[in-house]
Amino acid sequence: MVDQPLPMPAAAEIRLPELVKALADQNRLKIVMALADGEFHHIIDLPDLDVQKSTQSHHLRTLREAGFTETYIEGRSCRIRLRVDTLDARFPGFVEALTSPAARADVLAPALPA
Amino acid sequence: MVDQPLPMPAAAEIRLPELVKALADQNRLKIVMALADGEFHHIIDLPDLDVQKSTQSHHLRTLREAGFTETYIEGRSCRIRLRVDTLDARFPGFVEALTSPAARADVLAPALPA
DNA sequence: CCTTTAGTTTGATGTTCGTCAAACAGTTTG
DNA sequence: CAAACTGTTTGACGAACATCAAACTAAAGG
Repeated sequence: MVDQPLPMPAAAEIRLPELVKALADQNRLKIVMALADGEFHHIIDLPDLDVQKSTQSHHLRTLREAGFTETYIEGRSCRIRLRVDTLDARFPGFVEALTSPAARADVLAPALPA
Repeated sequence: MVDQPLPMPAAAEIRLPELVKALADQNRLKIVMALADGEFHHIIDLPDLDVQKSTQSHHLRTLREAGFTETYIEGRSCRIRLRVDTLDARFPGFVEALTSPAARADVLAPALPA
């Protein structure tokens, strides 16, 4: 049987102030970029944030409660994805702009250079 | 003679993390919505934020230093506008999505209802 | 069972940040 | 010059928040 998603706001309950507050952290911004493709990801595969797992858990909860992500428990692991369609319907163009090449490059840039 | 703009980052120096951090405040989000048309506004005409003038000055500085706004001193007043073209060139679609009708409605909504 | 594994929750800590009040700076007007 | 006006800066305070460590929950494996 398929699991229930963890608690998250319905489409109509998603608020822009909460979304931008959730983005106001480098690590959460990196997570969003990593989820930009809209596909499910195992959280173990997310980029290394160099924080304790309790902190990462906190960030993932913040993103979920803001409405960015959808999380399913699968055994003792999790699947997570960006709610691309929901977010685009609620705030057209927002996620697209946020995960555009220019945006991704800017957020991930400091980590890449040699 | 025309005044110099107050210090602000050049287009290439504008960073997405700084932009979203600047948005992570209800009052600054309201200011951005009020400037959505891209035209110059006198700061005296901005929506009432119910904060002291020193606080408003702080918010305007935060927006300017993040790269959102351009400010010119004019006598003992100021003209300010969103750097729409610069921002759109740097992060295509971001400002448009941020100031879309859905976004404006969501940010301004709690203030409007009877 | 016991252990390991994956993630969450709780409590504590230090920092960031929004806010105000007061002092300050520059402009306009009397 | 003096007074009024518009906005900035500084310093202090409290709330919000990112972080960690430790305890906890639940699922797999031996």
